[in-house]
Amino acid sequence: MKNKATESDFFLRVYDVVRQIPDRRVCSYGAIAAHLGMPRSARMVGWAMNAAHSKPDVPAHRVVNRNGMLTGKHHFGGPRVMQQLLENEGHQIENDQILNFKNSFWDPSNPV
DNA sequence: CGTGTGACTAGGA
DNA sequence: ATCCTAGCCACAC
Repeated sequence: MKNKATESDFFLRVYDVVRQIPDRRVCSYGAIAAHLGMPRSARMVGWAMNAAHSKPDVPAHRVVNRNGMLTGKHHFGGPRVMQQLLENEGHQIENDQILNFKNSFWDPSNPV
């Protein structure tokens, strides 16, 4: 019998990875995509995040582009929500960009 | 079933 | 250093 997944497995995997992001840490789309075996499908990660919008367990606000810029802040129901959430976790943001992003970056394939 | 688009990334000028 | 182009996969129409 075939189970009809309400959502693609790819999306579910993305959610799973994002949920593994520890507190006070952030991740990039490319890192997640690479962890899923699709380093070139970073776009799809963002697209999955769009669906993750419905998943309170998925801290999409911890996922930013490789520049540490809050590219998807506009999709949180408010351009201020994402920044607010990140600052609430101890991140410093300026000009829509995470300060010391490199230091707060967390690699799913290399969770030191 | 074909086309278009997207919360990206890497490489070239 | 900045700016532009191409590639990529999945989903919606």
